[in-house]
Amino acid sequence: MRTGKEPQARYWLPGQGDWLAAWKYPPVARVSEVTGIQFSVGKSGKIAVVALLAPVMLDDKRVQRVNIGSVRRWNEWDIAPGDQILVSLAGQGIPRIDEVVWRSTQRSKPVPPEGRFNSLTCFYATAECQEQFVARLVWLGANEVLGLEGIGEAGWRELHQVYRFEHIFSWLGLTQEQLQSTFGISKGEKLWHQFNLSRDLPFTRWVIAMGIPLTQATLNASRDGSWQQLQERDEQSWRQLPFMGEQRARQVIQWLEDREVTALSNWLAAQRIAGFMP
DNA sequence: AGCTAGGTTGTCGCCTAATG
DNA sequence: CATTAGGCGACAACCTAGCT
Repeated sequence: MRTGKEPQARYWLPGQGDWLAAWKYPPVARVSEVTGIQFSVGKSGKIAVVALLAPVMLDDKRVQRVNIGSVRRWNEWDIAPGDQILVSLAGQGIPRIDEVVWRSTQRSKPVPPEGRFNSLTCFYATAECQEQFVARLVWLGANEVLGLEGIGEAGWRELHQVYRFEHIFSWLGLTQEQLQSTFGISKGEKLWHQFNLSRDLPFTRWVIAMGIPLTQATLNASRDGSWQQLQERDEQSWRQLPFMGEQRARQVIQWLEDREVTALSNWLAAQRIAGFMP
């Protein structure tokens, strides 16, 4: 619920913008029409729902989309294109839905993607996996993971489209020439350099890049420096680490046994990445 | 109850591409 | 060749779900 400091009446102004502009203070919340609903699949397979809005100014910020959350939450809100919703800025300017002001009469909601994705899917590229696969690439390139500077979502999409990656580490096999022909001489060379630097990163970074379901603290505490060490742990051994409960332990073990995951591990071994070679 | 990870948003600055 | 426009990546802040 809203922390309603302002009188409700302020939201229900006829004529909208003009009247509000005359108000002594800039409006903290405004009504906008939902123009569409967008679904996205993240690296863990979670589906996020976003409402696309007719642009409105909120405290000098131009707002044209707002996060709804999970599919469950979206169902609770019951929002469809054509509806009018009240939006405000949370804290330093993240848009937030306050309430549905008005629901369209003829409503048709788009169908969300099936919830068949999870943290064990889409290490390998398939047509259905496109979204999660790209999300994995974007994430593994981030600073805290492999620190691949200069490439983001658009870049990964481009590379994947041109060279048809088999799995999330296929980019390691690209040549300098290939990168330069896609991104230009200068940027291509920089990227090639970044890719090569990543090869020398410590084992931990690469395990994180693979998406191992452990918290940072747990991984640090384990002090495991090789794939073999990870595999030698049994459930009891995992449970002894901080932040490890029954579920988490099960998850890691399942992850370590996963066919695609072990295939990736072997592939990294062939690439002579630290900690993966037997 | 508390914490972490993962997900989202708009803005800013850099680099590339295009135009005169 | 210089200048402008646009796209992309990086960033900080916030929210929720899930697990301990």
